[in-house]
Amino acid sequence: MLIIGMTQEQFSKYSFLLDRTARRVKQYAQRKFKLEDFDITVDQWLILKNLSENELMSQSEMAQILFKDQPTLTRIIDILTKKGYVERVPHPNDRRSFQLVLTQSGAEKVEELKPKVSEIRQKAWENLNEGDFEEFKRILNKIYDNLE
Amino acid sequence: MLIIGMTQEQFSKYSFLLDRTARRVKQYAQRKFKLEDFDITVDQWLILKNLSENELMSQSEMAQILFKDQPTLTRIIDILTKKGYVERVPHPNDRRSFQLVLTQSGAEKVEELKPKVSEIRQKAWENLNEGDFEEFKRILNKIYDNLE
DNA sequence: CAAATATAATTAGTATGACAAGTAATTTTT
DNA sequence: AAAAATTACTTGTCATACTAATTATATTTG
Repeated sequence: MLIIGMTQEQFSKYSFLLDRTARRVKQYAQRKFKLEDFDITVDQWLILKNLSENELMSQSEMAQILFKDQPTLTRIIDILTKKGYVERVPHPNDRRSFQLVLTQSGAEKVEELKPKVSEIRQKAWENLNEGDFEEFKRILNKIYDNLE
Repeated sequence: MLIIGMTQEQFSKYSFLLDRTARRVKQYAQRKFKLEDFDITVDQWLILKNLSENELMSQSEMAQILFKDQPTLTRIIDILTKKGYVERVPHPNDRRSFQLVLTQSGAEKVEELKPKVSEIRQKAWENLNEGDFEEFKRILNKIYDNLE
């Protein structure tokens, strides 16, 4: 479908801006994480937070929820396990699978970081309003759905 | 600044959607690149295209334009050099620096791929209009500027 | 001008992302 | 129930991102 009044050239820019902004958002948060000695990465945080809301998830369920692939999940879980925040518990009915649980230390980490992460995330939305947020979500989701 | 009527929790979702969409956009293009045997990655393409529009750029200039860091640039240029699409020419006045130029083969590659890439990029915008595009750019750029 | 500082590029290390292939276990098919 | 297909997870490889440190060269300062 051709978009009237817009050359393909201008049009291709969205991917550049999208990539650039996504990288900066992650980089900004990661620097804060480091500065405040959170001891985890942004992606590791996502997993911890999701686990705190929904324990006993398998790795593949977690991968689905986070839209990450399984090898990536495996490796992040490896790291979180080494750091002592997560444990792999054998699944009672399926010996291929693990259930992920937060350790005590992991649960404490989540409680400690939750408000701090929210605060970091908020910075991006200065001078933008709720309508912008809705528009942004709508367009992002539309793009996402358009690509398979 | 607090956004009225929106909990921090909902609000934090933007980073997730942004990351997810950016990854899918890149992945979608990369699969097409592979399927059609383009022989380069999406990021390598960005550099070739920019070089075709502006030769004799140094690596640090290219890094600035693409908002990538220097080590990343160095490595991508290494790969493009091995593939024979780009050459490092010593800078006439500054022996620390190189000027990047497209080889004949690189220039041909750009001409060959330019329309194909535009077509691939367009897919994301089905059922979205020019107004959406402007909104999207505005919000992305605002977020970008908000984070330093 | 010499010393201090800054810049361009590289190298090294770690994390993530994508893809392919492999293993073990489970489910489906016949 | 045995064979075939599927699923869960892992391993390996390559590319990119970010950080820190290094080297060589330029620029600035005292």
